[in-house]
Amino acid sequence: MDKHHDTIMDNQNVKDTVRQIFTEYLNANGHRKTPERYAILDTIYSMEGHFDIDSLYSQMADEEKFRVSRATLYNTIILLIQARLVIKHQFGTTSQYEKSYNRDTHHHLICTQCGKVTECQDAALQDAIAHTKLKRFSLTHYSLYMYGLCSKCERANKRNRKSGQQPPAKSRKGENG
Amino acid sequence: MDKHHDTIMDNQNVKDTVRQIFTEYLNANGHRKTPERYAILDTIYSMEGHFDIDSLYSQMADEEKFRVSRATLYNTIILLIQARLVIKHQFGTTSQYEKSYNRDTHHHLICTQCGKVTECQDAALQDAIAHTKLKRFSLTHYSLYMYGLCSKCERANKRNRKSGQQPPAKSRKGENG
DNA sequence: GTCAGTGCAAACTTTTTGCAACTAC
DNA sequence: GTAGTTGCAAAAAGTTTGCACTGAC
Repeated sequence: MDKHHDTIMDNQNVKDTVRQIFTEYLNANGHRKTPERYAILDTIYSMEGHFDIDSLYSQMADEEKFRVSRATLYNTIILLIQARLVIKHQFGTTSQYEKSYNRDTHHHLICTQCGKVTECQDAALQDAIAHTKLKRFSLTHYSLYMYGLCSKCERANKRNRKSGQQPPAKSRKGENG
Repeated sequence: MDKHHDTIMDNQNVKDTVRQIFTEYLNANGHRKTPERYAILDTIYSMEGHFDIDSLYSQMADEEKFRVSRATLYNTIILLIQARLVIKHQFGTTSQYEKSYNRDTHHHLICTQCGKVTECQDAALQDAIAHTKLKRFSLTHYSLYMYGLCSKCERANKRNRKSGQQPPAKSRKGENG
């Protein structure tokens, strides 16, 4: 295993491994190993950051990979979540997903004004969360969403306040604020 | 201000205060002070825990309070969020809300099997999050969702594993995981 | 009196479901 | 061969929008 940047395994290695994990999961649960399922897994592990069903759909429709229906995407994503290969988020109205195998734990900074989502790492924080003692609950994973203003929006607001204008309109997505 | 249980102000005091905060917010932003808006605020601050638009709608339709349309609920909730009197969550597909004024900070334990949401307090954890240094971001609030199995589901699973059965079907809502 | 706010219903978006055709096993 | 999967299209669920009416200012 060679190490470059913050990636522990290289990309192909990860893809092979998750394929194997998925196969084991499918076997263990009596599901069929269809080409659609592997194509979806592969596409997801080729994508960076967050994605929603629609972008996954177009990604698969556009590329050399074969096309699958939205229904199949929804079905397969559920399996992948259960196999712990994908994490689901709900930043706004649309469900967002991201690959979870071999990824560093990270938190999400969500700008309540423009909706931009940034990832953030903090070892101390991760430790604090992982070591929190929970009564009557066995933790498998968690999501920390931190809301506020990104530097860009904050600067824009300061400018506008000086000139007495209203802040810009809010974006539709990710406005949990 | 008298203090009992974990409530700092008594209920009527809180309601009066948030009413005042809302009034100031409406004035400051050139919005009208309609009876609907105050009725919604009042109902929300009479409810415990989380609620969605639908339960708020029936709550207002059923009770002595006057009825408001769903459209108005959606509109008003946005104002209340901006006034920092309500927090929005997205556990599952439906948006969940909760009053935020004078409430202790708390985290959410979400059972990935039955969808049950429990609140949880942990001062050390709150501190760790609040004191995390964020680059280029000014934090206003955060949500920590912890996924796993509630003790009930975990016990049920153990029983079923012994007898070789499948775990029960998952609930529709709150299945991020 | 005016225009922001309301109620209603229609539109829209995202996700789920029913069913016929297909295919992994 | 058969039951799990897929694709499609229709339905459902949640939220937003257009418009005529109302009422806060």
